Amino acid sequence: MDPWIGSQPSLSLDLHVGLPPLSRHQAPVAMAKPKVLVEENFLQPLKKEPEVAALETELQRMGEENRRLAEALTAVAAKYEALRSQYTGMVAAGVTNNPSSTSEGGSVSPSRKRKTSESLDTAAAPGAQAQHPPQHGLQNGGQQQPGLADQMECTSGEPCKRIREECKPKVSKLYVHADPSDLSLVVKDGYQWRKYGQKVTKDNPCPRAYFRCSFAPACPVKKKVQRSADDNTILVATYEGEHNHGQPPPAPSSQQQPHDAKNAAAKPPSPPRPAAPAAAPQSPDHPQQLLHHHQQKQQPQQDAVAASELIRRNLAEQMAMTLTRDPSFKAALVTALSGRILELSPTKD
DNA sequence: CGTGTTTGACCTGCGC
DNA sequence: GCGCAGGTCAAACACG
Ligand SMILES: [Zn+2]
Repeated sequence: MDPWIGSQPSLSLDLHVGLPPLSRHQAPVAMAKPKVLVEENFLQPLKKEPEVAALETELQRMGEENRRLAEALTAVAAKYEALRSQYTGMVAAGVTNNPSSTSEGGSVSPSRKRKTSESLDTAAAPGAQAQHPPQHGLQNGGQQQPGLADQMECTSGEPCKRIREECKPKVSKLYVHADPSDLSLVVKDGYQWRKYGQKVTKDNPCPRAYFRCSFAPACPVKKKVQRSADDNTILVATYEGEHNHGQPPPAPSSQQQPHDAKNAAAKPPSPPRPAAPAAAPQSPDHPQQLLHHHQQKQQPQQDAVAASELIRRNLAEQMAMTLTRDPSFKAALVTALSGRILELSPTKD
C-alpha cells in the first residue's frame, strides 16, 4: 500500500537536487551518475596532488552527509507511514465502535415522521462519522482534504451539524442503456438496492428514483436513477458514497434480489400505474444493458490509483519542503553542488 | 407474516 | 421571509 512512500520522496529529491537517494529504485540510477563521474576523476588523474586529496576528503564528507540525509529521510518516511497507519486504525476503530450508524439508532418516536432536532442529532453525528473515514482509509487515503479537515474540526469541537458537502465522499455516474419501452429505473450493478423514494424533477419529465444499498444494513451508499432527458434509452445512475462491504453476490446464477421475480413479473403485464415506472422488468441476472460507464471518480481501483498519486505528490512536496528548510541539508546541497562544479569546470588540460 | 415498493408529506438548502 | 426544487421519511399497500 505504501511502497511509494519510500520511493516517491526520494524521487523528487533526485530530480531537484541530484542527491543520493535512499530509495531502492532510484538509488542506483541517481547515485550511479555522480559516482561514476567521481571515480573517473580519481582513477584517471594519476597524480594525487594535495588538491585532489582535499577534494577526496570533501567528497567523503559529502558522502557521509548524504548518507545521513538519506537516513533522516527514511526515518521521516517511516514516521509518516506509522502515523498514517495509526490514523487508519483509529478510523477503523471508530467505525466498528458504532456500526449501527444511520438513523436507526435509538427510539423511534411513534409520533409521525422525523422530528427535526431528534433525527438530526441521531443521524448526523454517528452517521456522518461512520461513513467517511472508512473510505479514506481504504481507498482514498487523503484524496478529499477538505472533508478530512472538516471532520477533524467537527470531532474536535465544532457541533458540525451538517456536513453535507463533505459528506459526499464519492459521486460517480453510470450511464446505462435501457430499452425505452420498459419504464423501469433499475440498474443492475450487482448490489441490492431498496427504493425509498421517487421524484419528478424539473428539468426532466422522467421521474427520478432514489435507491439505497440494502445489502449491508449500514451501507451508506445511495443511488439516483433517472432517464436521460435527451436520450430516453439511457438511464443515468448517480452513485453516492462507497460500499462498506465487498461486492455481494459474485454468483453468476440467481445473482441477487431474491424478490426480484415479483417485480419482473408484476409490473410489465398490467401496471396499475402507467405513469409510475417503478421496479424492473429487466432480467435479474443479465445486466446486458450496461453499456457505458462514465464515472467522475471512477471505480475503486482507478480511484485508488488517482488518490495515491495525489498523495504521492503531497508527500513529495512535504518532504522536499522539509528538506529545503533544513539548514544542514542546504549546506550539504551547496557543498555538493560546488563540489560538482569544481570537479567539472576545471580545465582538463 | 415478512419484505420491498409506492407515494404523499415533510425537511432542507438556495435564490430572490 | 417566501417559494421552489431536490431529497427523505414512513404509512399504506402489494406480493410471495
Ligand atoms: Zn452497499
